[in-house]
Amino acid sequence: MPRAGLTNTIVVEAAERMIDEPDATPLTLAALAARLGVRQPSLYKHIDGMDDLRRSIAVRAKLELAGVMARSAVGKAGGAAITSMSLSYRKWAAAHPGRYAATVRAPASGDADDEAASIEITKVAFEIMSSIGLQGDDAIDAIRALRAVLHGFVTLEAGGAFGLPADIDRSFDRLLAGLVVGLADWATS
Amino acid sequence: MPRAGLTNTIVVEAAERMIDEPDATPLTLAALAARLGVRQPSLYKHIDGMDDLRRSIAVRAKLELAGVMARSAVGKAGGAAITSMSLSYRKWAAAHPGRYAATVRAPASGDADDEAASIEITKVAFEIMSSIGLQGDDAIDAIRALRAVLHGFVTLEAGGAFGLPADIDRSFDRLLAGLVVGLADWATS
DNA sequence: CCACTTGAGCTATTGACATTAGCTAATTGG
DNA sequence: CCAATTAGCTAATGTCAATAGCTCAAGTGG
Repeated sequence: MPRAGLTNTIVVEAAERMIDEPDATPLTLAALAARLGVRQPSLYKHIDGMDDLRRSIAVRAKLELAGVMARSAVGKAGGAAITSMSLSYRKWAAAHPGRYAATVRAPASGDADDEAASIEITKVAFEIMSSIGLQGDDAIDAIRALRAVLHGFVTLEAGGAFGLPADIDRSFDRLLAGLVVGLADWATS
Repeated sequence: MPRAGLTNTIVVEAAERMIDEPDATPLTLAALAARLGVRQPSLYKHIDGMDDLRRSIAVRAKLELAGVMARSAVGKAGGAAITSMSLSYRKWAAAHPGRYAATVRAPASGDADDEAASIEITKVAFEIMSSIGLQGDDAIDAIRALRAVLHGFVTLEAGGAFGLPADIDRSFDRLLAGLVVGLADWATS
């Protein structure tokens, strides 16, 4: 029995790669084990079952998305920050469909790490909103609007719901432009 | 063996009720059969397996959502139509989470009924957009924007992603108001 | 360098679920 | 009232997650 040399990180990252593949089938431990050259029950030495695996993927994905958002807004403020962040958000989601879907999963109540990762995303959004002068409940409304727009667009795009023959990039750019104007307007009222 | 008297419609409707329950567990034929007082394999006399059941639910849900949207816009035009339709959309989605999720599933290519049901929703949206003077590619962009906003908001709300303590209704109303203004502005440029 | 401990990976098993095959009896139509 | 249909059944197969218990590979202390 030569050892495969797995670790928690190796297993989780392999799962991430699987769910991000273009024509990914639903994630199964059987398929994951096969890919790692190991029998299915052996995975339990490194993860605590399917739920734990999904949770790990979600926490990591949330932190990564928050990082992508934050980096895209470095040195920018106001509408430019929102635009740049939105473009990065959509790009990352398109490149990592499986992980993106995981970012939407609400944390189990009491799961501190998952909750912290979720808040990380909100924090980045808050900072961007404050750079256009929105605070308090106004900022919350704006963040919800921004998330709804981005999540909705990205999800529908990934699901193939935009069947009509028209340029999707253009639709996104126009939506984004409208959103930026709307939020800016919002800040001055 | 007294007969249970099932039909395709009875089975599908029971499944719809199950997935719309507040704390619905994932749909299984086992649970569905139990609820109908029948053994699991008996369901195959009325449906063609799990995929067929899901497809039926999706087609019916799309048609119902299209109807809800259309009825809410009767006798209205422009911003009022968009607002009314959006409120109904959100309300229906909240009341029927399982069916709503089914409306997003893209049709299998070549499935005429499912494709027709999907287009039904788009058609209603097109008519509303034309009532504010948007046509062609502009209308497509506007429809995508509207769907993204509504779908994103509704999905995040259902998923419990709006954890912050602020009134969700208010956030939706403001987002909607901004959207209406944005689209109207769009129509005149 | 060797005994010892640890634990990675294995086989075997159970239980949930979808699906298919084939039987039986309730229903229906002539 | 008989014959054809078919709703619902039991039995069996295959996939997958999960648990129990074994074994040997790999490090560690002496």
